[in-house]
Amino acid sequence: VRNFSELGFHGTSMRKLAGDAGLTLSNVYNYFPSKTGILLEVLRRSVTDQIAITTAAVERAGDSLTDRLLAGFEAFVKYDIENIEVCFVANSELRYLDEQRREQIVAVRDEQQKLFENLIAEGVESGDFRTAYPDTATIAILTMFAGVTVWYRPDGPLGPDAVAKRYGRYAMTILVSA
Amino acid sequence: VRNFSELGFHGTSMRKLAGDAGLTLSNVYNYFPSKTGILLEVLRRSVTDQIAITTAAVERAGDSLTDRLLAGFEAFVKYDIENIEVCFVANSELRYLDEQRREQIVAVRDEQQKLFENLIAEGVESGDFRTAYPDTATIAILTMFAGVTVWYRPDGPLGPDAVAKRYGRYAMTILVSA
Amino acid sequence: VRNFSELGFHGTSMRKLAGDAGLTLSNVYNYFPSKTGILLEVLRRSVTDQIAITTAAVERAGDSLTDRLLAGFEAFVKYDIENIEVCFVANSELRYLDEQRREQIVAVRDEQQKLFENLIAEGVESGDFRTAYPDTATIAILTMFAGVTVWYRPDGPLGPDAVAKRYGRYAMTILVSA
Amino acid sequence: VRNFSELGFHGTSMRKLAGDAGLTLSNVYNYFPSKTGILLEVLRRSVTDQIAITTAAVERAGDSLTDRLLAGFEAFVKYDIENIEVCFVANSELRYLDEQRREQIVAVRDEQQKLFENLIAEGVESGDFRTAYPDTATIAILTMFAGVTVWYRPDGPLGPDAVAKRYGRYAMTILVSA
DNA sequence: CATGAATGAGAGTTCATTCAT
DNA sequence: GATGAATGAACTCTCATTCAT
Repeated sequence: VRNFSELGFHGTSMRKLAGDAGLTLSNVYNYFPSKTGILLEVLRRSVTDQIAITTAAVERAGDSLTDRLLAGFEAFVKYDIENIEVCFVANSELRYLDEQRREQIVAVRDEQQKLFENLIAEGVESGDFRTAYPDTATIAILTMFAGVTVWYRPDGPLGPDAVAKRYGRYAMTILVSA
Repeated sequence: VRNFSELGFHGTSMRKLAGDAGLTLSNVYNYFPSKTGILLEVLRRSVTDQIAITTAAVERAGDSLTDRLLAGFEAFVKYDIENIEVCFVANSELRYLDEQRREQIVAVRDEQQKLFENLIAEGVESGDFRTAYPDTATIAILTMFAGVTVWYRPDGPLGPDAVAKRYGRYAMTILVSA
Repeated sequence: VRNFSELGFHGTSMRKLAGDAGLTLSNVYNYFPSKTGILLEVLRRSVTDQIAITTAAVERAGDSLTDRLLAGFEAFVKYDIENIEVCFVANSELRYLDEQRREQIVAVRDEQQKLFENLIAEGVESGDFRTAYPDTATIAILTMFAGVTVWYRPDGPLGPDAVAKRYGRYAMTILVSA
Repeated sequence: VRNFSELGFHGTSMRKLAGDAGLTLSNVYNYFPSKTGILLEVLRRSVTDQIAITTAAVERAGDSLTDRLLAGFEAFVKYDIENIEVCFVANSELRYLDEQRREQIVAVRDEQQKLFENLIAEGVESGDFRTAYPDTATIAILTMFAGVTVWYRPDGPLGPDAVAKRYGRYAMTILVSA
């Protein structure tokens, strides 16, 4: 993960990756079928974990729509930060999977997005939210969230929770009044 | 640019790049010193163009702080969309420049960010904006903007102006009330 | 070695070198880190072998200073002839090693030269030798020896021992009376 | 010449060579037909100059055979030193000329060698020299002379004349008594 | 006499992957 | 589960040379 994150998928060599993991080059192939296979595995885990955690947070939250959505937002952002390397890779290297494998991941992502879209749609219908263009707002919010993996530094002044809270607020503000 | 955008810097070969440009491989080296040199040139142009356009938009706008900032936001997003490939590359491949060259680009980027930061700081002081954490808000907004290069498709329903307008509104909302 | 000797270091391609060795090009890199690395290995072996053999010859010789030095000279020249290709390369291609690696070799060479210098200095002091300028004589002798790798042909009329004997005599003559 | 001397023929690129000479790459081809052509020209000049100078020195010297040979030796060595770069190239890069061109140079060299061989033969016949193997002695002497281009440094303690004198003495000693 | 653009071949090196053991 | 040897394709880049102007 670290290699993919720092060097990119194509910039990472199996030799270096193996060496960093304390394995022989050839031995890696006893665990993964190919370089792409490693990337797939990395992405699959992160993406399924994130959706599980986000969904759980939503369900754990109270009945209020706002509370549920906010809980989802915060959990999502928090996951991005606490797994920053893997999430950065998930965002930036997904496109290097071949189509077949990519779609496996995209399907899960779409599900994740659907979770938020549904809650937002509900809120729009109920009048809780006043966004003029829910679709644009959703995607703007989600890419804003993803952006956290680009700038966040663990040794910075803010912890995962603080950032998650602020980001959740930004997202809600957009939904409520833009 | 297209090659870098679709295949990534490391996934792009000089041979393919040359072929797509209608040049011989070796002839490319009469115009660029290296593969990295090409990337540098691409990023330099896009980054200086964008800052020029954004600055011009701010200056062209009225006296009101809100108008100026909004004009800057919209110009920024519009540039991202109208030069989506180059801006996508600028966001995703910057890290593959060696440190020396990367800093050339980062310096310009920082300047760009400073432009917005200053206006926002002004607004916070004047009371126009009520963001609790201007720094976090700024970076959230800018990465949200950058995210447009990831999802926007030219053959989609929205034109550059429409998206820019919505995104500008999202950003202002955050600044005003979050 | 043959390639370096006939074509020179820069005139030798890894492809040809690999082919002549019955190896795949890429497989060569499983045994040597680089082209320069091969040259280094070649030079290192020859230079350490030669110093070992020369030193051994000196030690095996009788007590007389003249005998010891002569034995060293003859062993040195004989090694040059019996390993003519490798010694020719050692003389002519050493300069194509990068400074760091070159100094590894030069250090051994200097040691070799020191062996002779010390014996000569002893002889000068004892009055056995009457060279006016021992330093110049030493270097003249050593480069004369090295020159053998340029003209000697294995299919010529003289064997290694014959040449070594003559060369040893030339060297001693210089030391004794010039 | 400097390029060939420092980098070797194959290590020298026409681009660098042209640049160092203050010429455009393509313009070099208005003066020389090819890279090899440059080397040929360099070698031709040095080799004919040296033979001319050596021959002149021999003729200028007195009637005594010893004087004539010594004068030739000294002139030869002096030329090597005063044109050290070109002579070093002549010694080390000759073999990179194609056979046809190489023979042009070798022919002149042989002539040069013949000059010395004849004088030595004369001396052997007259009893002035007592070398047992004139041929070996000649070649040993000539390669000893050539060796000067390897170790001599212009900023060292000895001038061309001093070295030439010593080397002449070494050579005569060999001829007289070895 | 001088130039810049162009080219095909080839340089050294690294790649992901395979395979017998 | 682990290894070292091996491979063919591909990599970026440089080469000497040519050519029209």
